[in-house]
Amino acid sequence: MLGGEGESNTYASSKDAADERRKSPAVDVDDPAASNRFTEHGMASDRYYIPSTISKQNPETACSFIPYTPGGTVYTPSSAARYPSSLHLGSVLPPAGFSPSTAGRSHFSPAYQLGQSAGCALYPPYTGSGSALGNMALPTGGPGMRAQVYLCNRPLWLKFHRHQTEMIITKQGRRMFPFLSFNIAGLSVTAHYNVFVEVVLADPNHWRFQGGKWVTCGKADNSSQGTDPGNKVYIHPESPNTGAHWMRQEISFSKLKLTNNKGTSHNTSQMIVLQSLHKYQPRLHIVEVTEDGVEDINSDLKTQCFTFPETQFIAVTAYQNTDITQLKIDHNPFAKGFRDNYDSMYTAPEGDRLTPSPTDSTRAHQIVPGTRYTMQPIFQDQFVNNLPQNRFYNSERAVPQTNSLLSSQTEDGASQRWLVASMQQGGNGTSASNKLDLTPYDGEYSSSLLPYGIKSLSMQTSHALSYYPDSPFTTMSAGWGSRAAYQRKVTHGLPWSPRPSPTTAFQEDSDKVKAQIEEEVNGSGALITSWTESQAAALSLDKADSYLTCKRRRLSLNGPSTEDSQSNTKCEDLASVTTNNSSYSKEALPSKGMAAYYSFYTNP
DNA sequence: ACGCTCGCATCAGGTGGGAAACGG
DNA sequence: CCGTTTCCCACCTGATGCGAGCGT
Repeated sequence: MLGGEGESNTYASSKDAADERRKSPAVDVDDPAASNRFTEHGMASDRYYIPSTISKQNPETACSFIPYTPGGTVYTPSSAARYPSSLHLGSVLPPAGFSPSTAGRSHFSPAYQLGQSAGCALYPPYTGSGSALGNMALPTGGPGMRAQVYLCNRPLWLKFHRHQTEMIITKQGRRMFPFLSFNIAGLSVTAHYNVFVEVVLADPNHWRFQGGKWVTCGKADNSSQGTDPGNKVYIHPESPNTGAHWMRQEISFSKLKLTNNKGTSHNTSQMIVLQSLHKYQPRLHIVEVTEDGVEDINSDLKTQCFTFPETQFIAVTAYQNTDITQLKIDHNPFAKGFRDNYDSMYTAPEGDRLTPSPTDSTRAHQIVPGTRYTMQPIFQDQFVNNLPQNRFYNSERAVPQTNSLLSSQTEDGASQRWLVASMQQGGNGTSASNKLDLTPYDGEYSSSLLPYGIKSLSMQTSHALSYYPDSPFTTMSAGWGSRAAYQRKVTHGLPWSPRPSPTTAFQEDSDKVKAQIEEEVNGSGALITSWTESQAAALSLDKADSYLTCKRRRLSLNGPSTEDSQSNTKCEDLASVTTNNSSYSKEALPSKGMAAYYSFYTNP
């Protein structure tokens, strides 16, 4: 069944006093009562998220709520009761069975699987003025907690999203690419939190790649609507941990694996079970817990959920869209073996490259990773990158119409929502930002006149570092896992002034964390810094520093060693992490991606 | 002598492609 | 029959272990 209402009765029962405290996912505990929270208050608005907390919130936070439009959120079956606006954010947690070992055993009800959107704050990717903070999702957190989440590798996600992201699922599990990587701010530095990702159905349809585009093909299987036992949650292995810890650096979910093997009994903590040819939406959950990892459900405001529509994807067992395949090959280091002319592109002197860019002269300042900005491959890959805008904007091949969102999603409105989101916020955003949002590639590849492109660069920088967190090159953005190990080797000095990336406004650097700590220690309580202020700061810095960002990259190339610049601070400046690893530097060659793309499109 | 750094080799694991197998 | 899934392959990345070299 589609669950919603059917399950609501179960959830409607009042909370059991004995269940006031329940384990967080990370520590696990079966607590059926927890599910009660999901449908305590009937229906919610269809088109707007109006969390109950909004009335208690600072108006500025409340303003972050914008009209909800279809497509960017998880699917809520018509028959399913939408979770009430009054539903506390904490209700997004699965009702039970939440330990890493059992989380997969999905105790989620169908209602939870499909109808949880209302309890989850969905923010369009282009909030505010559509600047660097555009990919920051503001939570509906209460007075004591107002987390801000930033999708670090959003530019990359946007690239995939433009073509309708596909994720391979295998029996043994396949990593996501791009993977989810977040920066978090606004948490209490001393409080403990569990951070986990949940993947839910994005719509009720079964999808098929036909005629070069994704089309719906019947309804999603019932089993995928919540009755299957598959795990839908991946708990960050560092959970639980302090807010300071989570805010210190990027939170990477690079080891999250997707599988279609419901019966898998091993590695359930790393696996999320999905169904092929269904569309899914990852969501980030932040749950305040005790030091033991126990969540205090007395507070409705201690759980927050964040959804980034651009991370939506269709699970497949084999890639359908060649554009997606090429993007994966071009950006995923593990797929380098499939890149065309790899050797010639990466090892040959620029002048000797077999596939020189026809627009090298101009591209040098249109594409940051261009010839003048030899940068680490990892940055390049993750970042705005090497992909020539020509691929999408040359006269021969515009945005692929056969399979892009533009063509495939207009039918259901999904793409419309995605594309017009910024326009809906016209009040906050500038026309420029709207334009950029509507044409991500323009922004990413256009000249320095376009702040978004530069911003993306900075953002990507941070992301790039987090791509393979275990790598020494990931430095401060090192994801979970080897983060601690690597920290031994890095210094904490920042080579430059605060970066123009969202992180600047994100209060994410250590200094600010320290300040926040002091603030809290002093008893001032919640972090006062206004997000809007931060946003404004970021905006002001964006353009001003856009050129500097490129300049820094250049300097990093031949300048003094920047290894010292490596820092634990998340979203470290990309340029500061110049690698001396030849295997990477070869990728920094400007037309690598371009060559690959030209090859791809001109030599079918 | 001890500790540290660096370079190299090895191995585990991740990647997409392609063919074969499967199933409706 | 056709679409989907599974398996194997070659290629690549990244972690790890080991030994050599160097400085204290």
